[in-house]
This record gives sequence, C-alpha cells and structure tokens, in this order.
Amino acid sequence: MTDGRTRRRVDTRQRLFVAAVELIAEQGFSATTVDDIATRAGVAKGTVYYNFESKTVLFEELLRHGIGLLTAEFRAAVAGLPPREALAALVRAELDYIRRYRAFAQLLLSEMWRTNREWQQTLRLLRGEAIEVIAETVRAGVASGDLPADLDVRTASSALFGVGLVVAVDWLVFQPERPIEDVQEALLGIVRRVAQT
Amino acid sequence: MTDGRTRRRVDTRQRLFVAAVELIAEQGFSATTVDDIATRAGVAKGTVYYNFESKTVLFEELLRHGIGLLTAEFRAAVAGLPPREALAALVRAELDYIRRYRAFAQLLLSEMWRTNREWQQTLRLLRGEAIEVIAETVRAGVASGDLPADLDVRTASSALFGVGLVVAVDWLVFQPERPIEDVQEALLGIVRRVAQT
DNA sequence: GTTTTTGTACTGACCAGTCAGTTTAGAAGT
DNA sequence: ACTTCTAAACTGACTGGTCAGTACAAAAAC
Repeated sequence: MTDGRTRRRVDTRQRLFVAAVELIAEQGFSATTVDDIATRAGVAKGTVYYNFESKTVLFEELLRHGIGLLTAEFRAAVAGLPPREALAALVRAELDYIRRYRAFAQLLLSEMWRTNREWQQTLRLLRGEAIEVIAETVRAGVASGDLPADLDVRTASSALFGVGLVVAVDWLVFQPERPIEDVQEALLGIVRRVAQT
Repeated sequence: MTDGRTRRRVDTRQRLFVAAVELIAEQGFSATTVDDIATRAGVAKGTVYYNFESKTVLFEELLRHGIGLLTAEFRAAVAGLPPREALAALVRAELDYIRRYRAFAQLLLSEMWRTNREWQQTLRLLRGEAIEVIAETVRAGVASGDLPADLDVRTASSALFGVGLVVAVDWLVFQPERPIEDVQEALLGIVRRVAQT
C-alpha cells in the first residue's frame, strides 16, 4: 500500500498542494499560472498534469484536502464535550488550524463567497460539511438549554465559522507581529458573552 | 459644467463601474476581462481605455469610489452621537451600505486580504481610512468610560469592520431569501453584549 | 520492467492594450 | 435657423504576448 512509488507520488502531490495554496492565497486562482505552481514546487510542468487532470481539478482536490482536514479537527475537538465547552473547543480548533495553515485560510476567505466559478459548487459543499459540525454542537446546546432557545442554528453556525476566519486572517495580514493567542482569547470572550442564555 | 459632454462621460464611467463591480464580485479581478466589462456596460472596448488608463487603474478608481462612499456614510452616521449609540449607528450604516452595494461588498470581502497584487497598497490605504472612523468612535468610548478600558482600539475596530462584512455577505450569498434586517439585529445584539464594560 | 518524473517544444485560445477611423455635441460663422 | 467646423467621445479590428494543456523521448526511481 505505502510502497516507495506511492509515497513518492503522494509527496509530489503534497508539494504541488503547498505551492498552489501559497500562490493562490497571494494572487488568486486565475492570476496563478500552472508554470508558477510547478516552478515553486520544484517540479516539471508535465508532472502537474501527470498528477492532476487540470488546473481546476488540482484546485478542487486542494480544497477537498484542506477543508477535509479542518472538518476532521472540528470533529476531534468536540468529541465527548458538553455544548458550551465544545463551542470554545471549536473556536480554538479553528484558530489553531488557521495558524498552522495560514495560506489556506487566506485562500478560503478570498474564494469562499465567490459566485460563478467552476469550483464554486465543490466549495459550497465542503463549507457545508465543516459548518455542519458546528451546527451539531449548537443544536445540542439549544436542545439542552445551554444556549438560548431562540438561536437560529444555521445562521449562528455559519456566522461563527466566518467570524473566526475573518478575524484571524485580518490579524495575520494586517497585524502579523502580534501573537495569535490574543485573537483566540478575544474571540473566546466574544463567543462566551454571546452564548449566554 | 454639466453640459452634454461631461454628463455623457460621467454616465459612461458610471456604467463601467457598475459592470466592473458586478463581474469582479462574481469572478474576481483576474478572471474578469476588459471585453466582459465593456460588453456588460454596453460600450466598445476602446471606450474603457478612453476613460481609464488601464484595467488596474479602473479597478483602483472603483475601489476609491466605493470605499470613499462608505467612509462618508460612516462619518455621517456617527456625527454628534455619544460613543455607544455611535457604535450601533456604525453597524447600521455598514449593513445599510452592504445592502445597497452588495456586489461591491462581496468584491471587498474577496480582495481585501490579498497580498502581492498591484492595487493592494491602494486598498490597504482606503481600508485604513474607513476603519479610522470606527477607531475614533471606539477611542472616544474608551476615553469616556463607555467602553472597557482594556479594549485594543485598533484590533476592535478592524474586527468590527470585518465581522460586519463577513456576516452580511455570507448571509447575502448563502441565505439570500432571509431579510437583512435580521442580520442587523443579530449583529447589534452581539456588539451590545461585547461592548459591555 | 513498470511507474513516475523530466525537459523541451509546441498549439490554439484568449486577452490587455493600441490605433486609425467614425460619430456626436455644441460652438462659431452666416 | 441652418450649415460648417472642431474637439471630445466612442468604435472595433488588430497585435503581441501569455498561458492551459499536449506530446513525447529520455531518464530516474523503485
């Protein structure tokens, strides 16, 4: 299963992902060329097309990979926790993720609310999966009375997701000198206050 | 002053702005072609270049125009109000603006946190001007004791700006059927809670 | 000996920007 | 009024460059 060949291939794909995510975060999907990606990954252009069907497919698989990871971390973070604590854990997990994969977060923030792009459908679906984890937690909190009963679950969940993203990326881009732990504290404070019944 | 010629020209530029803002909001700057913009505005491609130096300059002037308008509305909204009320007025003004210029708001959200683009400097500057209005209000609130003394003015201001943007655009894109007044209420509620000393 | 990668060259579509020519608004002349 | 003139506004075919994707023989990795 993980013989040398597959490992090498996985590694090449990984390097292409890393190169693509950085370039697309900086410049956007359209402004980033396949040659750029190949060069930054230290690979020939043909290798990109040996490993991915097209530029668009590369990007879609990148989105799937990145958001899949985030969703998994969300699930791991909330496992077994009561609603209120789970909510705080989600915020922590999101910021932790953004700190580790800042370029991907920046990319997400820029491409998330686009319309009329080929990969828009894919992104919508993946976004839904990530937010569903948040929604489950919020729903459980409302059901158990830990969160206000009049809370709109869908809205609250996507707002929570978006707010974490925008505040963290804003911090990274415009005040990179300050430690992200501060954002985490600030956001947790906000969420705690807002979540009060 | 407003003879037929200038009126015609102002009208053409306006139509180009409208066309450009819609297309760039949907697809992004790079994916939007000058031909697209010209066609949607109902003019020939040459007209774009008669009215603007380049595609980039068109975009920069568009940003200046759009954010200038927002800054002006911020200033008008807070004029003469005490800090707490001014803060609520700012949220209302921002959402009001986003409702009226949804495409521009979407565009801002997508292009705001990009790095390595020619117009990035311009956008940074304009963002600073808009946020400065918020910062003045927050600063006054902290000084008068209406807002918590330990509040980081710069962070709080940009967070407030970004949060309004992301929550509103998210709503517009993913739940367009619901009235924006609900977002306004939700956001005001959050801001009120968070602003409690 | 099979899979993966390289390097280079190529194609065809697309696109930012140009420019010689046309239309239009309105001033100036009669 | 009504023609003529002029500069501003606009047009759209064209150019030169860029880029996604292809082709493929040779090499390297396993």
